[in-house]
Amino acid sequence: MPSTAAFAETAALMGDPARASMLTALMDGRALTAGELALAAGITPQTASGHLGRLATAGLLSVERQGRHRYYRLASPAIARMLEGIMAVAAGPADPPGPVRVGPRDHALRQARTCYDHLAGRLAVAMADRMVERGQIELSPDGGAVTEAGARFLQELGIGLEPAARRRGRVFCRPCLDWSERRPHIAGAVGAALCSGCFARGWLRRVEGSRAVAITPGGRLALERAFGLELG
Amino acid sequence: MPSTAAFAETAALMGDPARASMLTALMDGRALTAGELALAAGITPQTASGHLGRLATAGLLSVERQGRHRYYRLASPAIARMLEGIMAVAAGPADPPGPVRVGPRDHALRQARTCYDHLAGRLAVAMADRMVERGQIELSPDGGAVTEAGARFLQELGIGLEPAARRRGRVFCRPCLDWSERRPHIAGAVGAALCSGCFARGWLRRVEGSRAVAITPGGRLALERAFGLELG
DNA sequence: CGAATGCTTCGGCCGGGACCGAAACGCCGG
DNA sequence: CCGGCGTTTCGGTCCCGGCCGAAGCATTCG
Repeated sequence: MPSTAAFAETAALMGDPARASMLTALMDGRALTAGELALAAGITPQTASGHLGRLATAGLLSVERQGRHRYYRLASPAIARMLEGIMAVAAGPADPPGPVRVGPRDHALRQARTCYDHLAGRLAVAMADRMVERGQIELSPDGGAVTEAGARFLQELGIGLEPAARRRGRVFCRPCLDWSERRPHIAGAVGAALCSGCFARGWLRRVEGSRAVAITPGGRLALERAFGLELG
Repeated sequence: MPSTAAFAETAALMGDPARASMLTALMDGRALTAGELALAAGITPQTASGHLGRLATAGLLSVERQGRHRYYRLASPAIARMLEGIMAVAAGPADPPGPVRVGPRDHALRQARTCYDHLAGRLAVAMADRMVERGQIELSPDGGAVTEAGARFLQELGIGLEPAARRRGRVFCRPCLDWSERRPHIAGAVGAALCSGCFARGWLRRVEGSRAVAITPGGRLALERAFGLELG
């Protein structure tokens, strides 16, 4: 067995509120400095340093020195998937017992954000829905795949899927449960390609100091046109 | 957000060694009594009772009273997927720094066992490999699916996939990283159907007091024939 | 009906670890 | 070369939570 000890150690590492805050703050896939993470967790820098050191030696985070800053990021997609899995459970099966109090910042987050290497929020769920409706992708709780029509669609958009994914058989994608919408959006290689494509075309840009992403004016037109959406 | 507090609480719940032992003991999908779980965790019944109560109220476990016993099981497939995710990380990317000491019991576990609702171990990985070779399923890190040939194969075996899975488009399956083989085996609805099918036909049976499953003499012949395996 | 079994509740002990203040270390700017 | 800033290390305090012994309920059996 992976010695239940290792399991417990990993889980305990995520079980501290301060460390949990840092990890979820990193779930958008960016690299943040130790100071930013301390702020996000609401603790002093020296305490944060200790936590970050432990997370890094455990292999959950990777460090990158740049000048006098130290940038931390999730060490691998496997880490992100693990965090996703916990969030799906922690959100609870019947979370919405009424419209939760949401501030304006929360509103932006629910509209569109990144989830490690792909998109999430209302926008991402709507994109997934439309692609399913149009027969461009198929989604099920167990997995999903791009259809021929979907492959053409992505090619027209200029969103290339790396040949490694296309080599053997069909291009699979992974459903990822959106915590704000409680419905699946597109993750995996396809989700990552869609996300980076939207940024590369200037359709989306990151909001300073937040995990949210904003839809640019041009991006709004392009997304509405490409995906047949009506973005409020 | 699912308030990082909920995230931390869930993770902390799994982060205690005793609770981690109980959860991994339940990963084979069976329901165990409080006493059995106490034994598995190496703690006294009264301590275990406290832990189990907390896990149940948190929604990770479900309880079922039966006479003077109390049977605990994982509350949902989502819980199992979450645990899988942590195990994949906790096992580490470079776990095999040499052939680990394995006892005879460990050997049986590595040969064949259940992983919540599907099969794992050398047997399950070999089955997945052969089905991929034969073009019966396609697998990638992001997902997988049953091909037409695979659907025929399963039908010939008499392993029916519930119509719900077949209704819309293709039947997807989910790859699950095997902790002993470090390679994927088949999970999801397809994996669950394969597993229950093997038990129903008497090809496999559970080993008393262990998560391992044994291949029956008849099952060995049937599996070798159906999947083209050579079971040592 | 009383004894044995499985499980839970209560009370008290004790250790691990999270936290911060103070101070040292590297890096950049003037 | 020296002062500011981001980060880490050290030391000490304090509290949360896991653990068990003893006792209390429920259920089954003799």
